[in-house]
Amino acid sequence: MIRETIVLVKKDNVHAYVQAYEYIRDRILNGELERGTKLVEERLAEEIGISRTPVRESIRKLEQEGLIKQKRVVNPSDMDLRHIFQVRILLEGFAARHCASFMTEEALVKLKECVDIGSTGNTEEVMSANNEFHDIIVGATNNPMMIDIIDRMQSIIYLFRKTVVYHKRPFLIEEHHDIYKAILLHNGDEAERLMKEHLQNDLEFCLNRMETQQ
Amino acid sequence: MIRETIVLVKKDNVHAYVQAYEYIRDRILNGELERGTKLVEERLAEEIGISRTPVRESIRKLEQEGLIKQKRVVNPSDMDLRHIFQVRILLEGFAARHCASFMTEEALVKLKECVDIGSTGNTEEVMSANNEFHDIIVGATNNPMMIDIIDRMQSIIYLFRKTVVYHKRPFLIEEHHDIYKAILLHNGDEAERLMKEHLQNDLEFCLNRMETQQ
DNA sequence: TTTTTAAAAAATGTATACAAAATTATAAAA
DNA sequence: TTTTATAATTTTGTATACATTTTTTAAAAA
Repeated sequence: MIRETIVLVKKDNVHAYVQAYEYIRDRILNGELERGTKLVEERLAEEIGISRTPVRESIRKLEQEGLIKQKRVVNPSDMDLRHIFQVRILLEGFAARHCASFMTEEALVKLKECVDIGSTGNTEEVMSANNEFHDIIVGATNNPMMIDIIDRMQSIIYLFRKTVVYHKRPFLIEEHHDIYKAILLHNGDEAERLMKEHLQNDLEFCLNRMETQQ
Repeated sequence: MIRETIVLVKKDNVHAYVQAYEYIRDRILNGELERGTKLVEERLAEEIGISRTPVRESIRKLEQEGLIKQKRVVNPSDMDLRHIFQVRILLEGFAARHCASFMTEEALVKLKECVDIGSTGNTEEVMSANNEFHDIIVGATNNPMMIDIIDRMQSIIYLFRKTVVYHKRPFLIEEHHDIYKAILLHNGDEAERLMKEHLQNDLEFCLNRMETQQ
């Protein structure tokens, strides 16, 4: 009861630029703002009900993060995706190896849960569990720099996933399961190898679907 | 003559937020703004001779890039440096391996030049050549994402280098030479291994010097 | 003395205004 | 018709004003 009130008050007090940031980010990620769309400060300001100043600020932030480029929603090419994955494979490969040696018990349990939801959950749940699988592994490095870099890349990758019926990608759950198992058995070499292979498959699936669709 | 005029005109027309960005960045990197210093928008605006609006924008950009944190010049800890290097070692290790297979002839020549300046140049030249050595290798990946990430990290690392008499680090030139040689001989494994070792040494040198100084 | 409290000052977040630049629409020429 | 030139419109970059929040300072209480 009290908590609810606090939350509501807080929500009102949230800085306009945070509102703007979240509003624009959401609309980009859920596809309402299509790739290539020009973002006009004044129109967005009106839509959100604030002035241009905080809208500007949030656009600049999203520009830094890579979701906006030259006032337009990014429209990454095949090549961009390849480049992103080249980095991702290096970092997440390392993360998986790291997990095989240093992962906590709780994290391992959560990881297992994510794998299981892969076969028991509905589309929504599976999607979310799959993302969490990677987040847990990356998070276990306890390296904020690494976490931040991957987070940023993931939101760009998400733009591709949308257009792609990603949850239907074959073998995805099996691959997650194998990675989990290698980590469980403290087999770092194998965990890294499997993660890299897994992400390579992801990339290829995305690229293929793009060709088919566009 | 004509060119000079154009440059001057251009310089005048440069957006205020670019001026602000460069001004603040320079002052952070050359140490005039010490680590931990609070950045006050109005004071900077006055100093540069513009209004707060573009100053704000540039501060936000630098915040995204990691040189400013919560309105203060970053003051990275030992741990931060370790985390940065953990990522750097992965990416530059890969870059070195990549170079062993795919580097152009010109790039190789330039790389050799950098190594040579290491023994013939003055302090200034050596410092700059050492930085270029890494830039060339990373640049050869042709992966803008990777280049961007490393660039960003390097400016934070630079904050440490300043306080440290970096050009005197033992074996640095020799290590660069060995990496160059491995690349020249198309020995990817060795290039990667040596690069990782080299960066690890860099990290440890920085950490040691920090302890001594502070 | 150290700790609290109240007042003053400084700094930030946001709105608004306006000139310069970029874009779009319209009319004239090829 | 297409192309070019001009005018109208939109959009951006910057300055400025002001209310709210944060920080600092000074005074009072413990």
